[in-house]
Amino acid sequence: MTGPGSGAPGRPAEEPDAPQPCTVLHLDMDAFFAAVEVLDDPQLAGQPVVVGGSGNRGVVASCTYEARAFGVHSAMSSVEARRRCPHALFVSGRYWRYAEVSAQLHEILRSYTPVVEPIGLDEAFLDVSGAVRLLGPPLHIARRLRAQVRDELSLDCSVGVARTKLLAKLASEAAKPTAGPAGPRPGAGVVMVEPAEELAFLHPLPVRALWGVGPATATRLAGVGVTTVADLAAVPEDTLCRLVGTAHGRHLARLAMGDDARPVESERKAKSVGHEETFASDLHDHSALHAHAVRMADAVCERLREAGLRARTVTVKIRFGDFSTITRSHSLVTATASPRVVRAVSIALLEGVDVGAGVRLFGVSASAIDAGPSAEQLSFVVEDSERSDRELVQPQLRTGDPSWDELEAALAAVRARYGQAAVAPAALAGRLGLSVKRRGDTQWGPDAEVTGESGSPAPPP
DNA sequence: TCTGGGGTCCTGACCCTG
DNA sequence: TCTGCAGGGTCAGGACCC
Repeated sequence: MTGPGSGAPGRPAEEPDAPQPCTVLHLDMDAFFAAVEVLDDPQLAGQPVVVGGSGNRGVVASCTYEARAFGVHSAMSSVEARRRCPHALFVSGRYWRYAEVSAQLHEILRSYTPVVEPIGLDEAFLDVSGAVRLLGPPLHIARRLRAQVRDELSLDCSVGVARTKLLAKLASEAAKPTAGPAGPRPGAGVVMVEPAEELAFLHPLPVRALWGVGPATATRLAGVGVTTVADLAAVPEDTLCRLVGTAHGRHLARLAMGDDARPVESERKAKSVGHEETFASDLHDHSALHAHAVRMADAVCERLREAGLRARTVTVKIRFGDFSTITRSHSLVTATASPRVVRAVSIALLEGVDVGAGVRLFGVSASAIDAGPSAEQLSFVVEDSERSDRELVQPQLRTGDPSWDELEAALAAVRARYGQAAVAPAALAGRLGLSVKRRGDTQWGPDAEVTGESGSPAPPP
């Protein structure tokens, strides 16, 4: 393993007889959302800052290392974070701002190589095999990249360099700062795992470090005495498959040996688009949920249209007060991006569910995504399944009226010109100030003192 | 102290068809 | 005509990721 502090030079990654060069970089911003808040408000520097939903149902999205020293971490409930660090400064997340900085970051990354695979807003894999001749060995590229991100964005990041995505990701984690009771400690910044050292680096790690091992799999593995990657590597593959399923078992067996053939993919197509929201208090009647179904369906269709996509399957997700969660879905004969159709299907699916117990979260998503020209216009065959579409949505949907398509196109044009709030469905009128949902609204749960709707600070006009 | 939002992938049950 | 089987599609749910 090679870090900046080790003094060891980067191994020439392009030796002709090397098994496979270390050309995969994983860049991970350090405490990204919290760091952006500190950047925009320097008075927060050196303070325990927590970004996330401030309400009782909120979670921590990110926090500074000063807050981590008190045991606060992302995905922790805001209530617990406040208990562990009562003097922490809570900041509502600004999704639009993080997206803005993320765009600048990705511009820097693409100036090194076109093969960049974004993972969320603050992480990315890079394949620099094509940049080595021009920019030097991968370790050198990693150091230069980190310095440029700091110079241009005034933000810190950690970079891992390795032969595979798994090892590069684990290396970037090893390069990160840490926070203990004594306070934050800087990390190495850049760590490279050389091929000869892969298993020595990988095997002592807890099995939970592997991508694909979450709480459920870790518990199952612990049941047979597997707690480290080395333990996992010693388990026969068929035993693993019986334990966690065939596909997952095979995948884990390979990862445990450092074998990860997944390439860095710069172009990944969306397979589903959805919106969901946790309410500040549970909703018990269909009429209130209908309004949310309308705004979620509209938001989903807006995003489908922006991306030039259509979807065939509509799914509603309902989480009850006791946290039990159900989904109900319906596949249409033809793909659509029509808000009127997605609304109608969402409401019809919702109607089939008894919500008397109280609904904590509601969401609408669209999948089985299709790009290209309108599938609706291409379809002329009337089948049983098409009749089932009509039976499901007929009560909500006035079909066969071409003026609806014109109306929807006009509404989209008005929103594009004057903003999302310029026009909204009548179903939302007078409903607690509801508007069409935008991505990033209530991203980390409802904020405190908000009765049910969007709490995320709005972007500038 | 109750546990967000936006995704992907996998599995199993069930139904239909050949 | 009935039965068994395989394959594909749909639906629901679980697990995982950031």
